[in-house]
Amino acid sequence: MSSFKGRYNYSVDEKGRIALPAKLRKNVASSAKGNFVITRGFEKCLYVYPQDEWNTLEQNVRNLSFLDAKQRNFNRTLFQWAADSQLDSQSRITVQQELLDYAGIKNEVIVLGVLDRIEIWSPSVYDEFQKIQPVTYETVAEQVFKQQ
Amino acid sequence: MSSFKGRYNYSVDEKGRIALPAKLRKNVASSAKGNFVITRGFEKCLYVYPQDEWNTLEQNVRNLSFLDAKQRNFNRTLFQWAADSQLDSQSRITVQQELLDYAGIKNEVIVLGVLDRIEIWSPSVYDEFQKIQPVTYETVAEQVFKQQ
DNA sequence: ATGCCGGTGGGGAAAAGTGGGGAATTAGGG
DNA sequence: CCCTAATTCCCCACTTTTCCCCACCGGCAT
Repeated sequence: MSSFKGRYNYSVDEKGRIALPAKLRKNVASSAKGNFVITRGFEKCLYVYPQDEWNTLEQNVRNLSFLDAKQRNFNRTLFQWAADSQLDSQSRITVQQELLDYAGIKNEVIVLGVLDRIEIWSPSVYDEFQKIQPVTYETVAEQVFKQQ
Repeated sequence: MSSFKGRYNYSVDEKGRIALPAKLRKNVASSAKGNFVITRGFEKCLYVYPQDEWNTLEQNVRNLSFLDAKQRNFNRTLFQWAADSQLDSQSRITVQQELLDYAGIKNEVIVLGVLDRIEIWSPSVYDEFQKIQPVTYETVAEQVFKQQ
């Protein structure tokens, strides 16, 4: 199981390529072999999952009933934004324009390691997002560190 | 086992041919080798299955209860309109006019990868369909990406 | 200083997507 | 039964996109 952490500033070139930080790459399971799945995040950002982590998520929806219209659309909605991606020889992923637009990404990004996934943010979008967060780090930290 | 994903805009030529996106083709089991089954979807769209996934589906259907009216109707829709289809040398499938009409398809289509099947939609029909769907990406993401 | 690693940029070959001509096959009518 | 019309399918051609590979730059460690 992956354990990504850290915050990194990276650039996006004209071909939509973004390098994955070396420190994050070292935490990718060898079984993933440079294969990632990139998709829309819950927030206005992108999620990048190593193949093995994505498979775990996928397993949870494989058994949804094909007979139920709502569940069919659940899968449709989930998978339409996801894209397979392979690292090139320079350890970059290519992100299609559609996804970049969704996250409001232009030339620069913030790359975050968040446990089992990697998040990619537009710097300005990320700043805005942090400002309007009702839950501050303090309140979360309170909860996490209280329990022992 | 297939894991189709992504959303693609493609064109339909005058002969009713639609190319299968390369990224989807890469997920087709080699055992299917260009053999597909295309049929009416339960929504106003078309379902395309690689041969191996279709076989799995048939197997599952055999085990469904005959007593359930919903399932009997399910079988009817799925099987009476199903047609075998092979990719041509340019990786296209030819779709008969009857099926194109059913889905309201003219010159352009949206191709969706949905785990074990591929869906083909008329762009305008798909827009309309999504407008009235209660399932948004947020609700889906909430369920799938929450950490346990 | 120098070699290596990590990040950035770009040119060119290969693949993918699109369109259409024409042969082969099938169907129908005389 | 044959001829013709329509449809299918095989192949060729053109354009766009992708991706593979090479090159450079800067910092860190040897």
